[in-house]
Amino acid sequence: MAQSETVDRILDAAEELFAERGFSETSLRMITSKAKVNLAAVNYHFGSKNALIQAVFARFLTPFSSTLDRAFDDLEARCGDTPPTLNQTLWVLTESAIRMPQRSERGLSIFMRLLGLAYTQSQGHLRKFLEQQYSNPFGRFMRLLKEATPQLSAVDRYWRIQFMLGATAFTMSSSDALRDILHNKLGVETTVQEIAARLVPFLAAGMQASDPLMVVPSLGKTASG
Amino acid sequence: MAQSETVDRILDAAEELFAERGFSETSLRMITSKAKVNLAAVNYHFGSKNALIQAVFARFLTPFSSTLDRAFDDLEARCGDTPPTLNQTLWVLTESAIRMPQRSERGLSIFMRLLGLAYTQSQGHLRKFLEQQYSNPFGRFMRLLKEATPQLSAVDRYWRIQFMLGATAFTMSSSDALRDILHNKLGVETTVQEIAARLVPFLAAGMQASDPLMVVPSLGKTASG
DNA sequence: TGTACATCAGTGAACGCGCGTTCACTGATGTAC
DNA sequence: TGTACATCAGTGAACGCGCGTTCACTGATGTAC
Repeated sequence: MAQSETVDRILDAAEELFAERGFSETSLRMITSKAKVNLAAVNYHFGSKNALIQAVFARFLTPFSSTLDRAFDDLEARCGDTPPTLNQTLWVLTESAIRMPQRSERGLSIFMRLLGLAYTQSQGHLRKFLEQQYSNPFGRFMRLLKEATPQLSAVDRYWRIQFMLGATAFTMSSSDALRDILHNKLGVETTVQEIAARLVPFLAAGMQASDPLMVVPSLGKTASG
Repeated sequence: MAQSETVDRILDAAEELFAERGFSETSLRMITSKAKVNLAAVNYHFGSKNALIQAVFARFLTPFSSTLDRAFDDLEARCGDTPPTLNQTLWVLTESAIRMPQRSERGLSIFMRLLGLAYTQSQGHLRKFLEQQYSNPFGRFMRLLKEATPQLSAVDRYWRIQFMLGATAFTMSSSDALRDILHNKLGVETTVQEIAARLVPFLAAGMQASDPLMVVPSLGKTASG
């Protein structure tokens, strides 16, 4: 029997619509009419809407996590005994994302936007699924970040990593809108690649800022370390 | 006639539920049963669910924008002819948020979370409403940022401001969850004030990073400026 | 080679449910004369 | 002071709608003997 084309059509339509509108704002009827398949086909092939959401993520995250794993292997091999620097680590991650073969021109935007939504929209099942499936490459990235910032305390590092994730997920999840605004304002065209290239130095500088805590004299609350 | 207590009860319940679950995931029935008022009271007092969402934002943003405006007045008066520095500007914003009188202990978290959601969830009507109502203090903040970073090109500044907003909105919108995780991991307690005090130096460093663009040798794409 | 059965992708129509909103109504309070 | 009316906050029940899911069914293809 020929591999079902319906499955791919559903995944393609769902991916685009989820990226555009979010998960709960996208109905199965929108997806199936965009994909030109029968409404019941989603439940037939995937079982439920939640399972479809997970399948959309799995389709791009599984190859990405392999690519990333190999890229980290390369990096550590190149570095020998000294741990990779923060810039190297961030850049390998960014480059792996940029270099992933994309189904369409907008593929990278969609990928980023979906990751941002996964982080942002409270889909409990999705969070659990991603933690189970992709804890390995994520944990490895965290380990590399730790080795690259030995000067930071665990608490400082924790918060700064959250700030990095926030800036990244947020910017990337609205990258289309932000590019449009910039185009209207200053007449400048921007690629997702360029946004990434601007983001990395921003993150690296923030991560390595010398003052982890701002002094709050008027509140008498914290001390600069 | 006594000022309706029902209105406040609805706003209180809606504020908490929106912050917990997002806008479209919170139904009027959840809100009215938490507030212990009749279902129809929301449409009676506010007209629609969207108008209720806007009223929740107006209740805390209107006093906040006055406070912020006065704080910027003070800052500019203190600085005389030289423009305020980046650190001063960021800190005045942060301090204004922290010092706002709160309806509850969790008030500041809720406030932050709602702002994050406003930015993140695609509620067209809300974006329009906020742009109309609060363009003034927002524009003033942007002007101060511009004067504090004369070394940046308009494009560089644009992207870095997005990165800042992203890190802030994102972290603050998940601040409760992130504090819980840190507590479980390292046994450390954290206040929202402390998160803000950590965020400001991170943002200031990123904003002032010397390299606006990362070199991408393998892609031959961009040049460092 | 022919026949009976199994498997599979896909379909059309309906299911029950929760949603935001509406409507006719009540009862208390204020106002005009 | 008494009466008729207007205004207002709030209510209970229902409305129509879109949602995810289910179910009985079709028709094509593969398999066993």
